[in-house]
Amino acid sequence: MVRDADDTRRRLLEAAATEFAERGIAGARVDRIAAAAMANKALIYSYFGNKEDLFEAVFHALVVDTVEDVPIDADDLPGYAARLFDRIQQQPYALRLALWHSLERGSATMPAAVVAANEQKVAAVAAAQRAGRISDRFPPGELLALVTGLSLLGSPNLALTHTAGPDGLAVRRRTVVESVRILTAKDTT
Amino acid sequence: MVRDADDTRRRLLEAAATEFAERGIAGARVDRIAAAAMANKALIYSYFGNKEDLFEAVFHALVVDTVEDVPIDADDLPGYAARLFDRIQQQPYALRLALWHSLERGSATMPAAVVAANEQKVAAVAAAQRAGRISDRFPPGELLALVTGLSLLGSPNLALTHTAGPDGLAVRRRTVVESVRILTAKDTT
DNA sequence: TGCGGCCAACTAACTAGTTAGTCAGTTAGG
DNA sequence: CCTAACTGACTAACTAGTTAGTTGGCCGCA
Repeated sequence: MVRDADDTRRRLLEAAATEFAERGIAGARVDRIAAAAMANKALIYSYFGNKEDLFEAVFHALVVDTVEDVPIDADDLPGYAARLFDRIQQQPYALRLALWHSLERGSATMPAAVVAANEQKVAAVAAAQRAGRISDRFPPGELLALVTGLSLLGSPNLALTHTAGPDGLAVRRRTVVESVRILTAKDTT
Repeated sequence: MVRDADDTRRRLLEAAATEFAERGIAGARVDRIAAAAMANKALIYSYFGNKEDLFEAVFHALVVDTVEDVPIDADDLPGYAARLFDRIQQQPYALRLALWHSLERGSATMPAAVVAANEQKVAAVAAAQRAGRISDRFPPGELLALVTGLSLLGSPNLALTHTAGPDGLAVRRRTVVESVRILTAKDTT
């Protein structure tokens, strides 16, 4: 058996991501994570501190990466919404972790990186509005919240009216992108 | 000590609603529910079966009531969105329970009453579209999903960009209602 | 009015299994 | 041979669910 602390850490994080995404903090089992990572449970405590710290590490790795990896293009918000929509489909764990986080930890403790990424996006939207390239009907933070919120509508993890039928997802995607287009388009009523 | 089984059931349901809304199924503690209801734990099992059944009872009582108590007015979807928005602010437990439900139980098992209420709302939207009173730019189910989804944007329980400042909530409410107005208005581009 | 007994409502204490976290010791590799 | 990586076995606390037994109120009856 080769010994590689970095690889063990990585396996633990990966196993923890699956476990936490599926069951949340309270529902996750440390023993299950260790078993899935083919590592000893004590290593979790040695590398990450405790269960909650492990969750934070996983949350940071997945959610912060997602937020930072989908850059905004304030001149093409429908395209941004589409990319976010697709990312959520491809990596559903990030949204689930974010939901668990907000339910189990309260909404007060967002990582600084997420806050910073958001502020940068608000600034980008504000700049595009000032330049007259997109609608200034809404304040920039509100417009961003609309786009972000609409992009979540494809996720099966929100208790909303869920998409139906074989091409329900494609329909939903079109709905979201078109909505963003309408809401961000200049003029009209 | 007066004995009133109906009242005991009611107290247990109320305590369970608080506990489940705050901590979810896995995080909820049966002993805590019994203590908060000032009842014996065994009564929970006698009246509701087990912890999961108790959650279902609570979920049904709160979520189904919410869905049924906010009737749709397909001719005034901005008003409907406003009422839903306000309801979620006033009774945040219903949304939290719905989120816990979708995370912990999977999205497959929605109560028949919720599905029925939703179908009725889709039908109402479709009728208003056929009558030409609202935009038919989106399929009726999609339009309803948009309105519902946007109405959730005031909740602090969604990991989204949260409202900021003292009057952030009022701003958000205006954003949501105005968005729905734009998306449901006839013609334009 | 008073009484006895019946039963639903309720309770304290328990069980069996689980769980996060610890620790003394072992092992591989440089 | 030294140290970081790792392990198995442990514990103390917790947890859902059960059970045998108790109690209060109500109803028929005198």
